[in-house]
This record gives sequence, C-alpha cells and structure tokens, in this order.
Amino acid sequence: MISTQSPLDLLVNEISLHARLSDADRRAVLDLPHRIRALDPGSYVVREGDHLQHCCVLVEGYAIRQKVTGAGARQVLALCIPGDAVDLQNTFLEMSDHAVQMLTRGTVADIPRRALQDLVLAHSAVGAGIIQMTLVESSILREWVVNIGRRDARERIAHVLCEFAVRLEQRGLNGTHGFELPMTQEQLADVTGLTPVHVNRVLKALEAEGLINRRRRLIQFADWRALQEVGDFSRGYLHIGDQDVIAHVAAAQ
Amino acid sequence: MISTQSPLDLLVNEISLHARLSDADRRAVLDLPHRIRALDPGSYVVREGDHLQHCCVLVEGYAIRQKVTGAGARQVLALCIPGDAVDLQNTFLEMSDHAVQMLTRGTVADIPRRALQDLVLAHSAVGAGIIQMTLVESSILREWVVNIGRRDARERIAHVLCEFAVRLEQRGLNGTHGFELPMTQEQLADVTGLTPVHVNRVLKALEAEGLINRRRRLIQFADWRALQEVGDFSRGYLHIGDQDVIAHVAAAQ
DNA sequence: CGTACGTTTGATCTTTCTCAATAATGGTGG
DNA sequence: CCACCATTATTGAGAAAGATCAAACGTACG
Repeated sequence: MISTQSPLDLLVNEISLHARLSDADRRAVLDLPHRIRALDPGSYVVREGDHLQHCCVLVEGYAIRQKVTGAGARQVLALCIPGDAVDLQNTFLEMSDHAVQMLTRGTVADIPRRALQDLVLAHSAVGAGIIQMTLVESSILREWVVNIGRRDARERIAHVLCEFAVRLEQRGLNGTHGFELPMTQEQLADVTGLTPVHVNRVLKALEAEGLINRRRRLIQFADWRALQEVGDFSRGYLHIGDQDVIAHVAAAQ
Repeated sequence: MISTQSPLDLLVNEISLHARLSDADRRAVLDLPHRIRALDPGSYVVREGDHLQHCCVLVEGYAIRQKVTGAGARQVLALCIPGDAVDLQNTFLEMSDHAVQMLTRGTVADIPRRALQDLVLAHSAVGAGIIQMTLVESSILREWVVNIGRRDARERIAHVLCEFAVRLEQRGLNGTHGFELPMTQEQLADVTGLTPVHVNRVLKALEAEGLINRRRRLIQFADWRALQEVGDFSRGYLHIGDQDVIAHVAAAQ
C-alpha cells in the first residue's frame, strides 16, 4: 500500500476493496487531477438534474443520496461514507437522476469526468474495480427494495441498522458493537419509507426488547445476533471480500 | 449495423443503445462463445446463491429478478426484457445475490464469464457500454425504491405501468398506447410491494377513472398523459438516449 | 368437461399515518 | 456562564390505507 497524504488515498483504498491494483494503477489514481471542496451539513454535493463535468469522491463526512417525489416526499437511496465515489452516474450518464446531500460537515474531491474516463480506459484493473463497485451498489439497492417492499417497520429498521453497522465496520468506522447513527430520526424515516413518528416508536420498542441501547444518536447493539434475525439481515448482498473475482482479470493484464 | 442471425445480435443492439461501437467491437461481441438454452415459464435462469461460470443474456421472452425474504415474501426487483444481460453480477461478483425467473417461455444465451471479462478488457467501448448499462439499471432501482417507499398504491401501479410501457416501446415491443402485461396480478403485487387483492382493486379503480382499459392482461392506455401524472412518472431516470456521453470515449480509442 | 390457476368481490382487522402537543437537546449571542 | 431559540425527539388519540381471510367466478388447458 502506497502511503501519501492525498485525499485520493481513500479512493484507492475503496477501489482496492474491489480489485487488486498494481502500483502503477494506484499511482494513476493518486495522480488524478482534483480539487478539494469543503461542505456544510445540509449542502448539496449534486442536485437532481445537474449536468456535472466532474465526479465527486466523498473524503470526509457522511452524505445521503435522495430523490423527492412530485408530491414532495423524500426518499433516501443510499448512505454515502468516506471513500464513496458519489456520482459515477455523472461520469457516464448525461444527467444526475438524484441528489446527494451532506449529512455532516465534510469534504469532497472533484475529479474532472474526462480524467476519470481516461483513467478507466488506460487502467483496466481500475475499470474492473469501478464496475464491481457499481454492481455492489446495485446489490444494496435491490436489498433496499426488498426491505421497503416486503418487511414491516420493525424489520426494516433493524435491517438498516445492521447494514449501516457492517458497512461502517468494513471501513474501520465504529462497528457492530455500536455506532453513531449519522442522521436524524426523520432522515431514518426517509431511508425506510416510514414516518418519523413511527420510526421513533419502533426504536423505542427495539430498545424495550433489549436489542439495542440508545443515548442520543449513539446506537449500542445489546444483542447483535438477535437484531440481525429480526432484520432478516445477512451480509451476503454487501459482497464484502468479492474482489478475488476480478483479481485474475487484473493479472491477465 | 451488421446483420446476422446470431442471438447475440440482441446484445449488440443493447450495448449500442449505450455506447457507439465500431465494427470490430460489434464483431467481437458477435463472436463471443455461447450456448443457447430454452426455458419454460417459471423456470429459473439463476438462483440466489448460485456461483455461476457464465453470464446469461435473455434472447426471447420475459423474466423477472426477485428476492425472497426470510419470512417467505417475494419482491420483484426488475422486469427483464430481451437483450438484457441478465446477470452481469455473476460475471464480476462471487455469488448471485438474487434469482432470475422466466415469466414466459423463452431462450437465453450463456456466455462464459471469462470470455465476457476478456472482451470488456480488449474492447473498452464495450466496457463503457456495460458500465453505462449497469448505471442505468441502478437508476431504475433507485426509482423503484422511491416508488415503493414514498408513493401510495395507486401512484405505484400507475408508475410501474408507465415504466414498462416506455421500456418496451424503446425496444420496439408494444408501446405507450397499450401493451400486454407480461405477469399476473400477483406478480405485479410483488413488483409494487402490495397484496394481489389490493392490486386488483387499484387496477379496477384506474379503469373506472378512465385511465386504462383492460382485457385480460392487455392494458390499453385510455389517457396516457393522465396516467403519467398519477404515477408521477417522468422518463428521465431511464436515461434513454444517453449514449452520447460515451461516444467521445469510444472515439478517443 | 373438469381441474388448476388467476381474477374479482366482500367483510373485517392491523399497521402505519396524521394531527397535535409537549419535552429534550444543542447551539448561539449576550 | 446563562437564557433563548431552533431543531429533534417523544407521546397520545384518532383516521386511513392496505392487509388478511374467505369465497365465488372465469377462463385456459389437458
């Protein structure tokens, strides 16, 4: 692992989770032109309908993808954590089909989309990694459809808590013992397709059942195994550790 | 457009919707080794948990992606139509995270995953097209999350009908005047996260309102504009015609 | 022509939403 | 350091969308 102070280190690490990169691949990613941007909580990284000329990588802080219906209801589509290439969409599609909003103060690195396109074409291991990142994101979206479409409120919230915990743990942030929920109950409602009031009641119930403990937004998993069962959670869909699939592809180069 | 009788023609056309392919790119796709498989309605193209060594392209018929919860509830994740590369997941991820089931009689072409990986590495325009196909699929999944999470039953069903109509029209199958719904009301319930009983009542209501006409599974759009409004449908998220983004990438090769 | 599957309908029940009010909590300026 | 304000969390009561249960009706297909 090459060690530098570049904010692109995070992107390298992220891609490395999905494909084995050579030193040249790593250096090419680190050499990407980019500009750092600091953002306040609530500010938009990307707005729905934007035609962006760069791809943002989240460096610090948390963000959410979201869409708003014609009637004004908000639905959260993903929790973005540091290292996420927040809008590959804008690199390969014409127009942003959803918005990305900061939950906390944070920074992003803007990479010109042309530079990223060229990188992908010149370093296929990076391209393979990005394809896999995109496919994993799809897999998580599918699980969200199942979660919202076919689980009741209690199961939904338990499932989402498990997913966040595992994803954060994978990046070395918090873990499955407990973590700081990076959002309000209202935003958690927009994640789960519920109302804030009902989210509050369900959280209270999960606590009363002895599955979690709460103090403000800090969630402690009092019974991690039981919570996973309630949430019908099994981490396969996160495809953690699948990068070996692509290893031989990189090797074939 | 090169004209042959290969079942891979459909794949070429599909990728061409997303990236400008050279004749060499086209030929490389058509030359992919593959085996045709005929499938009955209800049979599985891929099962959840499979470790497949090939990527299936749907050649004829309709299929659905689906997952089943621990409690046994089914959720449909996508309607697959001819030309869809049904499991790119299996080409780049270890394990299938969902099943694909035929709705009708049909055929698929199995392409060895290694051959497809090599093709993508050797022909970046094809790779770019596949990246874009995957991103469009993600975009549709995001809209499904919104649909199920934040729209009521009437809006959901109207939205899904509009989406199917536009997607079918794009491939020259049926259109926005009407189409043959390729699934039962029970399956439509699994698409929308509702019960079959409620789907039936909503369809009846949409008909009573003069938005659609039905005769068995044939849906006629009596008022296409109004139906889109009810369903809060706007086709941007389907990213139809976005291939120009990638055109210059292909040209740069 | 009967059997299986899909559709339609009715009656009742539950989950979740809506509306409304109150209580914490954190941040800010004095 | 304290008082105030805005945001977030909590609680209650009632309403509504959609689920569940059960049955009847069609229609295709063997």
